[in-house]
Amino acid sequence: MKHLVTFRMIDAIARTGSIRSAAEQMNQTPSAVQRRLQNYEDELGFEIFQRTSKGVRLNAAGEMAIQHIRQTLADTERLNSLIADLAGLRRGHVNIGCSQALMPYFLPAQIARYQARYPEVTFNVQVMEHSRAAEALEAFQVDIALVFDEKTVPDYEVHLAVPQRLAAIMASDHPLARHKILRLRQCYEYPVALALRGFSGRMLLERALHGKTFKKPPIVQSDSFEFLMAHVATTDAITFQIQIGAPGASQVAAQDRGIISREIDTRDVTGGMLLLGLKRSRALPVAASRFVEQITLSLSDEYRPSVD
Amino acid sequence: MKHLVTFRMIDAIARTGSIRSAAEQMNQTPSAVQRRLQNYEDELGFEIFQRTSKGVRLNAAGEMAIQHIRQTLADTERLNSLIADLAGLRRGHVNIGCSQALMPYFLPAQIARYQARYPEVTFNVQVMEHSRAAEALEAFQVDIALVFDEKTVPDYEVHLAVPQRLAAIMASDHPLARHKILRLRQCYEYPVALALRGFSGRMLLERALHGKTFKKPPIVQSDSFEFLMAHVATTDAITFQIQIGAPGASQVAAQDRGIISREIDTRDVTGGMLLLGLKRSRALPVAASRFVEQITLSLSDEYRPSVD
DNA sequence: GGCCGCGTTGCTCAAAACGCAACGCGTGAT
DNA sequence: ATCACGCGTTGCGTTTTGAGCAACGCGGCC
Repeated sequence: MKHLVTFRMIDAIARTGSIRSAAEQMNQTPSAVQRRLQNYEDELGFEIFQRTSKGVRLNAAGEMAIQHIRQTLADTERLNSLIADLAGLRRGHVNIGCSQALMPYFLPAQIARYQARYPEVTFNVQVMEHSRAAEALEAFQVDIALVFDEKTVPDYEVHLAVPQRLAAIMASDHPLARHKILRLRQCYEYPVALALRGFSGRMLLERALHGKTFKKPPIVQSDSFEFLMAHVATTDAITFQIQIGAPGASQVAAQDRGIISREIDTRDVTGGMLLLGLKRSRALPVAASRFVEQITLSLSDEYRPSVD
Repeated sequence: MKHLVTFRMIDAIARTGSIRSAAEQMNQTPSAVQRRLQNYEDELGFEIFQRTSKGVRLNAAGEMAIQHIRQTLADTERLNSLIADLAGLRRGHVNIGCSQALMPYFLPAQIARYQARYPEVTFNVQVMEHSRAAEALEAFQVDIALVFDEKTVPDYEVHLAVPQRLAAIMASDHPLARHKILRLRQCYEYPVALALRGFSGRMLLERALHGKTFKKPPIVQSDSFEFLMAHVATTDAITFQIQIGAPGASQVAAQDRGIISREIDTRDVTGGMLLLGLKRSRALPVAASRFVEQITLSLSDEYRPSVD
């Protein structure tokens, strides 16, 4: 469709905040982009962007327009997916915004399983925290959000919420490894390595530690779980992670070089909720819709029984 | 928007069932229309229409595509109305599909009232019965449906349902005119003039007459209420009409040349429901939305108290 | 079998979109 | 204070896209 390139350009302008950068992104000259924008504004009868010295910014009318534009783009994609599906071939693309905890095990496993059936479907997975995911849903940047709940009411549709326990992660030969379930106090007899504030596991932990006397500062902090895992593998330190992101969580229990995970007693940590969020009253493309079905089933089967 | 003319063309093709007639309707040559259609089909990767010897017909993919196309057209109109509203001036257009009973008094009064405030808003009012109205809602041909319920479940969103009594209409000097409320049996002591089957008042009446011994065939039948009114004005015959369509129903009680209406006792006629229907999960343009608000208020204030 | 109306296609020309280069104008660093 | 940089914008020549016209092929229908 011809007008869709105009829409894509305007979307790019809104995202990047300037005409020139949008032009670059679309492999076009600034003048072409500027012309299309101007034409659209003329047809609409209103300026969509406020021109500033360092770029452009959406004005009030623009906020409404960009909503319509993104809606139209998403609807178009959905139509394509519907028709492709009708023709028997399942192709398409799924954009996912999710918490970091799903990256090492859960999502790779789910996507691998899905692509085994439908190799033509491509994925884009981006880690983002709660509020960013809500924005991304609203702006049609992602189709699906997989995040952990905070104590704010989400302004998207919660399609599924599964409880999640906290797990301690330590070296395989760690003294505590012989227990199946650990108390928090036991873990704190060893050095603790923590993710930065803002990570869901850390948040859950801090909620649990509130008022506890054995609370102590972490021996290392990092925004890289990669690093934390490597650290606990070679020391007697312990780190924490949401159940679904801990080694051995998914059926893919591979590549765990020297670390294991043990669940924390629910008396210590009241579990958080893993939320599957969708944009309200948005019709998803076929591929995304089916992927939601798959992980809904997986989460129900696999994790709900483990709640005690 | 440029691509919208393609969409409007395809919509016209789907409605008229042929490329040539769509071209005529859009004041273009068949080849131009055919080209646009072909381009769209190429971009989509699928043929939308099945070519027959006497025109074209939507195929399976086409049904999905036309849905998206009409949705997009409606959304575009809505964006325009939103932006116009933001700029302070309320303009726009409202398409209404409704029962005949609303034509003489209710709708003219409501529209006049609305246009007194917003003269820039134009209206298109079309009489249609229940199932046709449902189709029109679905195909974005009308924004609002105002119809009387039948015993089928409507597949649109019922935004409002107000009970409606039946009224007898007769000459001002008719012997029965001195009563305030009439029994059905009283009316049937005089000749009755009826609308054709399919009109809501007639349906309501037939439901009430079921099994009644005094039932008798109408002395005249017509599809024109204009004619029926004139007939009862000059004879002692009686005709029936839904309350809201009877003279004196709305605040505009004018131009009633020699006829009056009297309500039928609710023991005889269980009232029908006047339904205000909208397309499910469709966002209306501003003008239509505000008009819905107005008549919702009017119907609630004016008619709901009259239920006994 | 001829006729009519349908969708479709080559061709020509007008209109729209594009790329290039240049301009005016703020901001921020020098 | 000045200069340079990056921004949106515009004039112009070129290229691509779209429209109209006429004609063709094809299927029903009298």
